[in-house]
Amino acid sequence: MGENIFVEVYNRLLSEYGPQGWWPVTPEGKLTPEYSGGPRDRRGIFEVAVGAILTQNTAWKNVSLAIEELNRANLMNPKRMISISTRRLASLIRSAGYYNQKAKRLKEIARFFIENEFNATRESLVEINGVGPETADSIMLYAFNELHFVVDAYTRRIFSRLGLIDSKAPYEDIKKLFEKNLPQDVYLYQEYHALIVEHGKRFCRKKPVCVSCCLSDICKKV
DNA sequence: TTCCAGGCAATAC
DNA sequence: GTATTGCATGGA
Repeated sequence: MGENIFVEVYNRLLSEYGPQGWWPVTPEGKLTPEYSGGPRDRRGIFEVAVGAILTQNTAWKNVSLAIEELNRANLMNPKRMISISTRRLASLIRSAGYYNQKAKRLKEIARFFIENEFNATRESLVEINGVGPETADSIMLYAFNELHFVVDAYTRRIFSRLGLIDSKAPYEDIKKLFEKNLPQDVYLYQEYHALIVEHGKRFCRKKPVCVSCCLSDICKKV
């Protein structure tokens, strides 16, 4: 255990939950997103971006239902998506909540992919209305397999309770702290964020379940 | 019934 | 520059 604490937490979560296989995308011929990694074709890239928009402050279960509707309507494609009315798009993604906002945001990112022929940088993504730092990092990490650590509400909660960060620190500060303390490994970044989400859901909830938490012995519980 | 979930932009201090 | 507020569904 000459490792630093960020690597130590990763190893514990990985042995607790196993590989997560993020980001879930819909396999060819199916309608529902599934967890299994691998290279992304254009459809996969677009679906990661769509999911990243839809899951903003929203449970994945509800997002998955919305993605099913989009698949059923054969709309998991930027050109077809911009061709329908924002009202119809909103009604299809209703289950994901904030559907009026998100329908506009989906069209914005669809237009982006068309104009840029599926090329993206983190900087170009955050210029899109509706794409903030977390959504951009999720797309870069899980759609393009580039080295960007994703910081979300669970990351802030878990690591501030561990006593390793200030939960109110700026996004970029927290992101850089992780990137400075972890191996430069895309697979590790992908699994680590997914494991953080899993741990946040199961144990480090708003009301934490500290009994039987695999990090309990190194947690300051603040 | 109330609370919460894989944020973001607009607005107010 | 930092804090607050609106956006909305479905499940626990």
